[in-house]
Amino acid sequence: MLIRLDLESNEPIYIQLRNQVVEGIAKKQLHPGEALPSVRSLAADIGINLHTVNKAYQQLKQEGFILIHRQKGVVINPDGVPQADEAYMNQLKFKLHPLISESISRGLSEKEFLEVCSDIFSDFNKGGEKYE
Amino acid sequence: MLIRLDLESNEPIYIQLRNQVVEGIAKKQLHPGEALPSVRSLAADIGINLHTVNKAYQQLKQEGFILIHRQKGVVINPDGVPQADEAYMNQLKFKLHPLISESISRGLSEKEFLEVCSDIFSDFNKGGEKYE
Amino acid sequence: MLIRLDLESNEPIYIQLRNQVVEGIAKKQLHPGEALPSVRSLAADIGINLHTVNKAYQQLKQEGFILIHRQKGVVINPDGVPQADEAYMNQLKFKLHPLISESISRGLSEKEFLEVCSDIFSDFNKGGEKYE
Amino acid sequence: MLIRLDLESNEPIYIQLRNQVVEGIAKKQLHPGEALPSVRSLAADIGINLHTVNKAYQQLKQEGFILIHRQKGVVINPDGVPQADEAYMNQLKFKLHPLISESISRGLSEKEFLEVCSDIFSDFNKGGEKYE
DNA sequence: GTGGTCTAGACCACG
DNA sequence: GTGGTCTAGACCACT
Repeated sequence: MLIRLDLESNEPIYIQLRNQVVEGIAKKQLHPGEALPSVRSLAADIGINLHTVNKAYQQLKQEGFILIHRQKGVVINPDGVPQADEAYMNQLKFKLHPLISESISRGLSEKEFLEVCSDIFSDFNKGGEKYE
Repeated sequence: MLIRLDLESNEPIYIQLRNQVVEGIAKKQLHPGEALPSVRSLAADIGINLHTVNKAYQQLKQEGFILIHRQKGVVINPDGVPQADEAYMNQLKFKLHPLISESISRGLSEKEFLEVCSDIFSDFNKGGEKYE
Repeated sequence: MLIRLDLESNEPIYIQLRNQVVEGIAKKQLHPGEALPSVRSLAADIGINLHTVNKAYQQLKQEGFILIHRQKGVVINPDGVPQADEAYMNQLKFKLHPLISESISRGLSEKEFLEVCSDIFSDFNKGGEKYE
Repeated sequence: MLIRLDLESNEPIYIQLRNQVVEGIAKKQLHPGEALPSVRSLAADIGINLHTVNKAYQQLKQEGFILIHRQKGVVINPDGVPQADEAYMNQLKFKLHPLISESISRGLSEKEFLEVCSDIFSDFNKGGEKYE
């Protein structure tokens, strides 16, 4: 899977990396049980420090997306990703709130906003990046 | 207008403050031309550092939400808030992308996601918190 | 509060440190809302690296024992420590199991084992180290 | 005897294996003088590395639970397991201490804690798993 | 070769 | 001055 990072972004690298893995799962480029690169090799590949990769992996582990075997390395959780629960829904609303609030203040209608969301969903369903 | 801050959040206080002002505009609790408290008085009111309030105001000014006159004080932009342009739409998509990607990976359907958004829009339209 | 670490132990330093804080809470030497030393000062005090202290603090935060304010520093969770739930009880049993299994195989009776536990409880109730 | 290993646990496999043997002794599924599988066959049976089984056996030997004869193979110590001595009692207290300290901080009473222990003892006395 | 731990030192955002 | 992030390099346990 291709990993895209913006080293100049305010977004911490380990967060970007974490998001890329989640995105890979969402796009079905990464499947339950599938192995991920080792901390060291991924760090070397994308030219960042292994601790940064490790931090991303630790967070993904803590969130239930991946398992880390001490020796065998890292795999996507074979039992599938933890499904959205109430805690996640609250977190999601909390993150959406300021985005929607600013959109309204800038004159975007609900319809327009939902279309933007739908467009993004389409990107995932089409699996446009499946063959990278 | 009531300002709600969570001093224990990871979200920087100046960002929370900025978001609260934007939310006030979205809820029509703050109108174009309306005066905002001075940096000093607001800082005293909510018990935070002067610099923090200033940083929030500077960002709001830079984004075109407010005007800061050295003498006359701070007012909501009388010409109205800058409408969503292409740059904003891109930024919006950029912020929505990881939220949607995680939602998909957690098994949320597009329909469910859009409903969450609609629910949040409803909160704004009802103006439920207008009189706080 | 006095922190005792064995730098030669197999037990990782950050785990020992985490345990010492939990012990401080159990002994009521640390109270809800009370401030803990900053990462840097504690690291300097006990002569270890600040990242090691940080790792302990991060785990304590994740477990709900402490709050970490970006600027104000670290405090014991003012709302009190999260109470034992089912997950904790299972974890506790899981950790006790091998201890009890070995004790039985070494000929310790249940009564003797429970006495050992009671003795340790007494140490806490007497608050023997309250004035360190 | 059934060996249960969690290859995805943080607990090293050789420790888990060692604990399972001790548990077998505690449950009287393994008796003094009884033969254990050879390193090779056990490793093959449970599908783990030779070295790992060997490490577990070496530790059990060092602790006095088993004897390893180069030719005759591996047997549970015919003289019985070494009984709890002062060193063991200290080690036990040392391991119980953080468990009890966390339990107290989470609001568990001494009575509740001792009941958890008793429950685990019951599992052994009933020998519920003797025939697996 | 894998992840886990620890150290050392640097820069940044925040208040 | 606080924690957050990132880098670099080292040693260890496990398999």
